Amino acid sequence: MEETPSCRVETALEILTGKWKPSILLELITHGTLRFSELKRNLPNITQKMLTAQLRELELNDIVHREIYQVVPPRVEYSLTDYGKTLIPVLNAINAWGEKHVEHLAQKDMLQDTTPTLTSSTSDSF
Amino acid sequence: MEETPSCRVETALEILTGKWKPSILLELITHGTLRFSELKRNLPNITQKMLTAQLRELELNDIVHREIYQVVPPRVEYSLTDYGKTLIPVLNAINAWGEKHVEHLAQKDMLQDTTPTLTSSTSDSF
DNA sequence: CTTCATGGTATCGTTTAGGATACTATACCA
DNA sequence: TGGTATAGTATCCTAAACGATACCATGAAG
Repeated sequence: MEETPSCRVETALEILTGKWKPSILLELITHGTLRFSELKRNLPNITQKMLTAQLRELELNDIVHREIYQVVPPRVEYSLTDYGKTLIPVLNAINAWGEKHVEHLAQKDMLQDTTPTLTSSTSDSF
Repeated sequence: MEETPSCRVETALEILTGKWKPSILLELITHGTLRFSELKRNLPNITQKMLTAQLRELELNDIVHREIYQVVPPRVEYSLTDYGKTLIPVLNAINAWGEKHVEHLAQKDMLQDTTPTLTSSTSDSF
């Protein structure tokens, strides 16, 4: 028996969370289409197992499209679906807040300890 | 040694994720100020340990304010900080996408299986 | 006949998140 | 003297996420 969620924030966060999903999405947003091996190369610390698993989850949620070419050695390409692209503005909003948050914490810390801080400039993309 | 994150999406998601954080934030957004015991009452399945832990994390990130009254029995009130309130539009964006996602998956499923679906109406709040 | 590249799966171990339960301090009230 | 309420801690345990490593199928190139 599942609980009725009080809102859909959890629903959306389920899709975004996972140690590698934001990075994978960022790759696909900035590069458009990538082979499995290209994704793996660009995400140096991910294991094959995790990459496969996270891509499968994103595929299940209709966020990414998986295109298989019947050749040897295999060629499999991943890209955002049109629906997946509706996530981009949401990710931008999250990213923008994240940038502000880094600044905010830096300012707060400056008031009470000696850790040197850098000011980062906000931008609209990530 | 930590990795340099490719963007600030992870930074922001760290604050929002955790099994109870969205619910806690929703409570504080809709009720303003709540005592520990009121939060616990409104979140029927949370354990005291988890409620304390999540509130502490939110407090560390300057999202919630903890006000202690030196009385017996103790009275501790939680509320969003002004800075914490800057999360509200972000949460609204996430929630709105989540609502669309529920609809989207329902439509996708209708095309291929027999599970009955409900149409949910989108709204601006959560 | 062997080697290579690709895109995986299978199995196992570790690490982290979360949960159950018991315990605490304090002062008031009966 | 003992019970009550509040806001916690402390301890232990389970389950889920994540990681390391080994294995697999295919067909072309050498």
